[in-house]
Order: sequence, then C-alpha cells, then structure tokens
Amino acid sequence: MKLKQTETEVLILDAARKVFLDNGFDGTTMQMIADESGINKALLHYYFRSKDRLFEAVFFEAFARMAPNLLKIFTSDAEFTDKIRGLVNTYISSLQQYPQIPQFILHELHRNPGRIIELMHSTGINPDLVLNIIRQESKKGNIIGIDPRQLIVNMLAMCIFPFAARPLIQGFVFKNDSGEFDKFLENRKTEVADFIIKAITP
Amino acid sequence: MKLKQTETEVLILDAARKVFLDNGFDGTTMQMIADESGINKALLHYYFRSKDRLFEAVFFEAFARMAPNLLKIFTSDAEFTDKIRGLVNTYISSLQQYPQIPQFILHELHRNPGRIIELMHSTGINPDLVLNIIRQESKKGNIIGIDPRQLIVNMLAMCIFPFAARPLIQGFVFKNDSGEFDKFLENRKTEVADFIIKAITP
DNA sequence: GTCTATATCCAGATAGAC
DNA sequence: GTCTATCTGGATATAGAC
Repeated sequence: MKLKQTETEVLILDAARKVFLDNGFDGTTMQMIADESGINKALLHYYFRSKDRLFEAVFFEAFARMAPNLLKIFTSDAEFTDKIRGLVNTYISSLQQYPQIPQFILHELHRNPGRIIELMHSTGINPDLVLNIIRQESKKGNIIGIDPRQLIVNMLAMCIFPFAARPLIQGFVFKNDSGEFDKFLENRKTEVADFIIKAITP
Repeated sequence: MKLKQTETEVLILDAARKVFLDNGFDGTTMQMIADESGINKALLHYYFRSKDRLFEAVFFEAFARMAPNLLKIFTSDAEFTDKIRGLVNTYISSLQQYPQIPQFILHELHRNPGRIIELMHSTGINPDLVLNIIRQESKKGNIIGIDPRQLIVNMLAMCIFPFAARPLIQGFVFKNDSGEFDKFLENRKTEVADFIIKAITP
C-alpha cells in the first residue's frame, strides 16, 4: 500500500513519464525532468532518491498499461470471434492514448532483460490460460488447428507493431502525413480483427 | 565510391556494430568500442572524427540490411501466394542472422525521426510499386479486396515484431527458454505465410 | 520542503610525444 | 598511425543555508 502522494510528487511523475517515454532512460537527464515539471533538480532527488528509482516508477506504470486485459476478455463467455474483435479494439484504442509506450517498453526490456523476471512475478500474468482457451476452440472445431502461441503473437504483432514502427511506416508509406496515419490506425481496429478471423475460421 | 578500408577501420566498424546494436547510441560509449576492438580510444576519433559519424556508418549499414528486397520478390512473375511465401521466408531468415537489428532501427528512428527523410532519399524505396501490385491482384480477383497498406503492415508486423519483442515473448510465453523460442521462429516462416494466405484468398 | 552551490565522476574530444 | 595525458562539458548526486 502506498501512502497518499503529495502534489509535488505527482507533478514530478507526470513530467518524468512524458520525458522518459519520449527519450528512454539513457536519453533522459534529470535536468529535462526538472524543466518539464518546473521543479528544482535537487527536489527530484529529495523525493525519489535517484534517477533509477524515478525511472522504475514510470516503467512499471507504463508496463501495467500495456499489459493487456487479455485475460479478462478471453475468459468471458462471448463467442470466440467476438473476443478477438474486443481484444483488438480495446488494445489498439488503449495504445492510441499512449502511442510511445510500445517502443519505450520494448527498448527498456532489451536494455535490461533481467527485469522480465521481476515483471512475471509482479503481474501474475499466466499466458497458459489464454493458450488453453485457444486450444479448446480448435478442438471444438470453431477455429482451425493452429499453434496458439503463433496466433497470440500474430495478434499482438499486428496491434503493437504499428505503434513501435510509427516513424518508419508513417515516413515510407504515408509520406509523413500523420493525419492519414491516424486514420489508418483507426481502421485497423476492424481490419485486423477481420484479417485474423478470416485466417482462423475453418 | 569509398576508398579501400584499412584493416584498423574494419576492426573498429566490427566492434562498433556489435556494441551499438546491443546498446543503442545513448547506451554506448567510445570506451566500450575501444575495448571491444582492442583499439585505443583516441584512434577511434582519428579514423571517424566523432561518435556520431561512427554511429552513422553502423546505422546505415544496418538499415540497408533490414530494408528488404520486398521489391525484388514482389516484381517477379511468380504466383502471388508464392511471393508471400518467399517474402516471409527470406525476411525472417535474414533477421535470424542479426536479431538485434529491428529493435535497434526502431529505437534510433524514434530518437531521430528526421533521419527518415534522409533514408527515403538514399534508399530510393518506392512503396507505391508494391501497393499497386496488391491492388491489381485484388482487381483480378486473386485475393480479396483489402487496403494494401494494411496488408503490408500486417506482413511486416508478423515478421519483425517477434524480434523486436523477443525479451517479452521469450519471457512470458516461453519461460525464457531460448531454444524453444528459436524453434518457434523457425516455424513462423511457414506459419505466417499460411496465415496471411488464408486471410486473403477469396 | 525548497533552493543555490558544489562535489564527483565520466563522457567525448584533442594535443602532442613518439 | 598510435599512444598517453589532458581539456572541457555535462551528468548524477549531495551539502547546507533558508
């Protein structure tokens, strides 16, 4: 249980989130966060002791936001195809709110893969549950036989990749028109679901 | 045209590639590259003037490796489904050789999106050609009607994402068993192609 | 709690002997 | 071309006045 956060603490965290998400740990200085929050550099250390600790706070918050409610949606009693539509839709929608999160998380996990262990323990996410649900649908004949891990990765890839690769796609495919790219993302909510469903219906 | 590279230059580049790919620009110091190559730190500057220039050399080389032969495969006169199989297969295979490249490129493009302009000019990649080929296949009725940009992004996503998100997937889905993950990647060469083809055949 | 000033360290880069 | 020694700036972090 956390004690109630002071207002200053919140200000610092808001600024830190913004700066870290955009520049990563190595690309961020405490001075940037001080400027962004309008709070003295020394105070950052007073509240969070070190750059590392401040970063950890931001990182875990961001991960929690990206760690999807895969489970909640998949364990409902909706039709399997509706589960897919729901998943893709909510996943893309939530990433639209914080589009930098994918690249941020992927980079920081790459920089410090050891953190994965910690994450697995603290989130308690159990992918086996989801994998089993997919296997059952295969067995019932509702979908084709497919390695459920491949299916999951395909889904995540199509939802997350456009955000992580935004500069690349927007630059080459959309000639840097960010408005067009946003429309493209909006369409993906149904396009990707349709694509997956067509690929797995017997 | 470049002049013939001295042996020292090659040694430095080899070391720089290794260190930069693993740690990114911000996470790399000239000392790391000096240690990795066994060459004095001052000599790095003698040959490449600055960290930036050394990085640029590594970056463009890596990008050239990732910029796929999309075009060459897509403009062949093979069946469209065979083009997809060929593309997925060669793409994943080439990434298996340098698995860090996706995360490296995505991160550095995020850090410096302005470089995209430069890349578009220097590579001369024209995505419109590929998009048009897909449109024609739609018109001929060989595949369903689909926004070709969505199809391209789906393909790239499923090929590239597993490499960029390797720590995440390997940690959560494969309980950090890297051997299992490698088998998984090997299977993807056919699984992804099958998945796409099933999704787009009328 | 909040600030200024400072300690400490390490990075990129260069000078200059060999 | 190659090295050692050094300059200079900027980073994290802390001391200490208010």
